[in-house]
Amino acid sequence: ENIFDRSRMAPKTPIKNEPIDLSKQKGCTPERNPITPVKITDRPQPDPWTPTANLKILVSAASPDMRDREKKKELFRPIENSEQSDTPDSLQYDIVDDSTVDEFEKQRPSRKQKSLGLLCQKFLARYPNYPLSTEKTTISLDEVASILGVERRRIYDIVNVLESLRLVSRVAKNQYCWHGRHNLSQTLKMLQHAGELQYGELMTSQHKEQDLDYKFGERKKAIIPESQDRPLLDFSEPDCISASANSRKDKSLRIMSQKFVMLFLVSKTKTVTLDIAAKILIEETQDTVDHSKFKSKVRRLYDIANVLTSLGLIKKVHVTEERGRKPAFKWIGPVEFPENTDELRVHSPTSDPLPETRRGACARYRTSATAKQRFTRHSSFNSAQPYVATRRKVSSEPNSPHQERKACTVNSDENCSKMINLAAVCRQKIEEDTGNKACDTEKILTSAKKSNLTLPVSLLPVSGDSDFCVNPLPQAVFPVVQADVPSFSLPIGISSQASHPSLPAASKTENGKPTLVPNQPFLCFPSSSLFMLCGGLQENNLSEPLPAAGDLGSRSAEAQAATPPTVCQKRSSQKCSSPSPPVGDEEPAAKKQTLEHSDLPLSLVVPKKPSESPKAESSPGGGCSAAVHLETNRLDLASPAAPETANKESTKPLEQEKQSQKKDPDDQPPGNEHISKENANQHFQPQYLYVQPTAGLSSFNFLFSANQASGAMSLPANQLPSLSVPCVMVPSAALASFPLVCSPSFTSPLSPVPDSSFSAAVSTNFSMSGLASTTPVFMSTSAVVTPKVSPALSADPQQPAHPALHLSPVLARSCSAVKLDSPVCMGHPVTLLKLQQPSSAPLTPKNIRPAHHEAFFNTPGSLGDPVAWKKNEGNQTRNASSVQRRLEISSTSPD
DNA sequence: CGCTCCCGCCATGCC
DNA sequence: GGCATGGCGGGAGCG
Repeated sequence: ENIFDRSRMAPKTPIKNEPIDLSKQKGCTPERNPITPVKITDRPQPDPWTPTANLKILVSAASPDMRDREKKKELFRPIENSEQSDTPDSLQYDIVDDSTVDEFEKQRPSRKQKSLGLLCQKFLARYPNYPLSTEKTTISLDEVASILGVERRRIYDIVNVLESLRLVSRVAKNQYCWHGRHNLSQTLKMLQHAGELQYGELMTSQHKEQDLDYKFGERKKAIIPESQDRPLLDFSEPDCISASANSRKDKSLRIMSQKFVMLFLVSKTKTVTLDIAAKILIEETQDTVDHSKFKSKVRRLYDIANVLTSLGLIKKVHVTEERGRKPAFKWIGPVEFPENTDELRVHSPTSDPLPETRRGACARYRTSATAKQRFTRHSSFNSAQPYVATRRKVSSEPNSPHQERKACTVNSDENCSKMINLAAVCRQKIEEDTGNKACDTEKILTSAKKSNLTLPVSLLPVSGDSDFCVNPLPQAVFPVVQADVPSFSLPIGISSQASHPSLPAASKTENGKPTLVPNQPFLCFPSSSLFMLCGGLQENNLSEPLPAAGDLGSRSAEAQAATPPTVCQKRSSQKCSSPSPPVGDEEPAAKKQTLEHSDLPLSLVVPKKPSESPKAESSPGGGCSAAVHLETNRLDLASPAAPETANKESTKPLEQEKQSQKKDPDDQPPGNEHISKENANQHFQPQYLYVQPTAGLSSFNFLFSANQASGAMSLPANQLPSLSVPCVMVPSAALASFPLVCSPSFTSPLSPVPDSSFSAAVSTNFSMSGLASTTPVFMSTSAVVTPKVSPALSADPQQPAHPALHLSPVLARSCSAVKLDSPVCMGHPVTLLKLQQPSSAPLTPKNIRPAHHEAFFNTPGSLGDPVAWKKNEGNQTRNASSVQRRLEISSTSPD
């Protein structure tokens, strides 16, 4: 080629193309012959050249200066070349050149100098860590590659990793935008959450190190394979990038990078060995990890690790195990991420590097800001706090959010892990459901996304605050979430695979106003969506309580419909639905117990009956999931149109259905999740996600706030015990009149607690007084515990030994009452949550056993129309439509 | 000898 | 067909 070139070119002009050579030439001997050595560099030193040359070479090799020079040249060859090109200098190919070349080669040899890590450092050195927001630095791959003297391929390796952390984002072909580390903490936070969801269990469980391997291996099998690798977080070009970019198959390096980082963030020791990471990252057939695949993965991990090392996020270490010393990396980057960021972000969009303009992006996260918030929230959840909306503070809770959070982060491993587990479980359920059942949910979920849904859990932030989510996309809400989520969500089913997926989420949006309806026991808050965690009992929840209320509720809801959004959730929905029924509480409780005991699986939604479910519209097979029903119900409620039918049907005795469902539970449970539909969203602002507990798990149910986010929660089966659950939020106003809603945590004693028990179990500490004000109240319950749990509980920061939450007795009662029936009085949905705990380790499905569930809220008489409720309950008319919610919280603990 | 990981072939997907 | 990306694994450097 060279020759050819030469011929073309003026005979002695050096060729521009070959920078390297030229540079060398230049440096060394300016005047040599024109002949371009061109590839000399590459060539192995062909000839011995002259003795002199050799000498020179040796000398140069010996001399550091020379080397440096050479290096520099190498680095800047391109540039030089370009410059030189002009100069006709010459090529020298003389000995000298050659010699120089040789030198280079020799010196060069060091691979180290060419290492990706070093290259990355050079790359990073070119850009400020914290660029001014105003300045937009664009990176041209070609340019950088030439400047750094490497092939573009290498730049891709670096950029892909940086992109996974959002230090850069792709803007266009060959163009990347440098963001610096402004987003790093957020990204890490997100990854941490995601990691917790996905890997939390593993890590935590393993704490002890190597267990991972085992556990991991074990689990993996069980675990659902990760859903493909979608990027956990898809930061991909937010802006509009050509779809093409996205379309490409997922960039594994990017994904791997995120996962790898997640492992660190989730790991207690902050140290991850390569082999473990590789195993974990090998999704698919984990079992049969084939060696070659494993090796390949490790190679990739080295690439990533080199970049991360350059970023100062990790460092290489070695861990010694029985088997010997293993290479590992230790996280030396930030461990905690300030919340502020989120908020900041929220407010300042600009900061957000990745504005996701794209739909896709949007979907994924509503906005980064949102996401952030969500995360935050989640964290709070984890901590067991009520999800107090960050913004709204509810206050009174003993646990301040902050504290909680801290706890989460700090202590959190446990909590987080728990949460993670929950999430995982949920996810699994969902997936299962979706997969298996696909049905209802899908229907419900209009969006195609639903498929992805599974992951509701995913990071998505919940839009708790009305602010953010105020208007949830009607449809979008859920779907969106899902969409996003999916990505996140982890495939991993954590522990309990068996678990039932539960996740129904229904979200509705209300207008955001919290309306209180007169009687309602609970309110949904305003626009803001809430997340609720409920312990879903496997069985319980539904079972007892709520009977029919749903119908009523729904109806009422409808009636009210317009105004206040009413949301009811499934189980509770039943209750909820019947707003009026203040009464029944007691009975319900009893029922519950019975029911619970009965083993019913949790079905979230009652309504399943196929025939019955009117909702059918929305939900096809009633059977699918109760959750679905719920949603549907809601939807119905919410949406004027839909309506009632569903409700009515739903009304049917849920219990029975539930039971039936429950029985199946394991299987079906998963299906439960349902997402509220889009429709619902619109009208109903509030959206909730309800998650059914999986059987295996202690059952927890979650309600997520509607709009988008569904947080994902996972419970580790085993660990669950400690989780604390947030409770319901109530609008302040409502509260005033009401009794409160609380979610107490219960211990999950096996025996279900009747109301009384309930009270006993849970004492509510809330003082109502404060509530009166408009502000919404939050009650959180704390934990859920497995019976055994106690220790766990203790562990939890928030939860003290005692049952943490105590509501005033009165409240408690009310709660209990509510739970069953009361739900929504005014049409507002009420949510109840139950938490059950499985005593045993949740992980296994086995655990699923029907737990007891206890109490929840009964509606206090004070609540709305008790009567109605009772009736409903009594009738058992629960409508499917409304969602019933209960919270049962079992826990012993804490305050 | 085994850990690292550079290097670049080649597939993929868009234009 | 060309180009941008990036998966992938051979095999070499290094300790």
